[in-house]
Amino acid sequence: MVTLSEENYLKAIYHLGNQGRDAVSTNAIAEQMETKASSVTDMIKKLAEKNLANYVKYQGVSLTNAGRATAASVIRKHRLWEVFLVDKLNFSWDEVHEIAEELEHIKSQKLIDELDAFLQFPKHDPHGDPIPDKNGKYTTIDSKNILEIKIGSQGILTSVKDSSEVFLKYLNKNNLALGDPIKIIDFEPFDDSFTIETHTKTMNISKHVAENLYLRVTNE
Amino acid sequence: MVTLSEENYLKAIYHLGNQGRDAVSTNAIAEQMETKASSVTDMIKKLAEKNLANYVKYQGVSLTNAGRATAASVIRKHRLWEVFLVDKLNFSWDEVHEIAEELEHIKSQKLIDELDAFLQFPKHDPHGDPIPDKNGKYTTIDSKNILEIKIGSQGILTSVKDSSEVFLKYLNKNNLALGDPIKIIDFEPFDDSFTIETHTKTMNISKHVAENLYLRVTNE
DNA sequence: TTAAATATTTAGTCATGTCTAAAAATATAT
DNA sequence: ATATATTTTTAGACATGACTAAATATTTAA
Repeated sequence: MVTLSEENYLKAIYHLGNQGRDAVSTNAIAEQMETKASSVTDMIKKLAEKNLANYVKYQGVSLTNAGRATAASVIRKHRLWEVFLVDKLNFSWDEVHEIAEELEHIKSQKLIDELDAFLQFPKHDPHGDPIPDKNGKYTTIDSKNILEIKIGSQGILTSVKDSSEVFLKYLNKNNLALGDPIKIIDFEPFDDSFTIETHTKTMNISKHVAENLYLRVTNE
Repeated sequence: MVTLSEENYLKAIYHLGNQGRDAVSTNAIAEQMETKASSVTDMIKKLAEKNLANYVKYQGVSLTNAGRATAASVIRKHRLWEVFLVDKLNFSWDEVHEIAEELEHIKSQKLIDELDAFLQFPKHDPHGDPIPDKNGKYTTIDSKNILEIKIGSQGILTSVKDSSEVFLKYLNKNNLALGDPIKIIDFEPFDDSFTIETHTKTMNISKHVAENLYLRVTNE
């Protein structure tokens, strides 16, 4: 039996280290989970004890196949619930993360299978992130961070890295949504900012914003 | 902040004592929650401390207005989720109780309001139990337990007291569902059993079954 | 109206998951 | 290469919610 807290740690390790395959440091987990390193060490030991994680003292932690499967299942649930909230219950994309953090821990295979069917087997959540299938597999869209894209290129906004309310509200305010076309006009080395052209205007975005936007490039 | 465990105790007290208005004994709560009396005493003190319950040592416990409101809210959520599972996700009425026990603790006012609207403001859950409105109010159907109904009367099955899987499967097996007409044919004093007529057959039911069936009498 | 039975509470313990402070290991810089 | 800084672990503590066993109230029965 995997506890709620264990599920959250598995998720963090999964996200931090290439789906849990790479070793992740204690501090990185502590920061991600907003907890203390000592608490992380305690929990890592429990996960290793249950064969959900590989742990060598002072060497970081990675996930076993079982741990990876559990993490993928929790992420699958999280993203399906997000789709439900937006598509069926009129939530906007900036309101769903917190609630999905709770819903993702509900335990029932049938529930999640039926929900998946009810939503017509969505492939992506409202933030553009892929929804793992029952086996934890998912197809990634070939998309790139704005930092990696050549000036002058165009693309479609396919996903955002940060799903926090504050960031999504910033995008709302600037009329930016998934699926929108974006053109990279210029880069300013002084402050690492970009000028981009959206369907409504030309605007300047900070590096911090740029690294959270992923585009499928349509026109290099 | 009300914890998950506190919510479960509030629900138990609500159900046991006339919506929490009457004092309920420590042992009664312990039995309902399948826990020990000493654990109940501990929790009751916490509830009283938070002004959710009125507690006098050795005299049992009742709910304050705040406690009653919290309990009604949890019950509202439980029953709405049950409707969702049956109406939208193809669950049968005997499968939903356990999952709703988890879903009822998800905290979001907007979630439950939107769910209510999405389900078109249902008044009863799949077991015929009334769904409290946002203020905790609900209208009770004028229905009676089979034990209270005169021999020869007829009625419509409006709700069941026990929502356990084993009981509901028994009803399924005997082709009994909410809304079905039932006629009370006979009572057998030797074992307190009843003979009833359903839309498919004449059958004998034990006292234990009879006391879990509620009818709206149509024909005395 | 006492004695016995039952119900309830208290005291002390345990598991989970967290924390702080201190110790130990590893990494970095001179 | 060794001193310093950083990271990680350990040790000991705490809150929550549960338990057992013993003590105390209350109820019931003789």
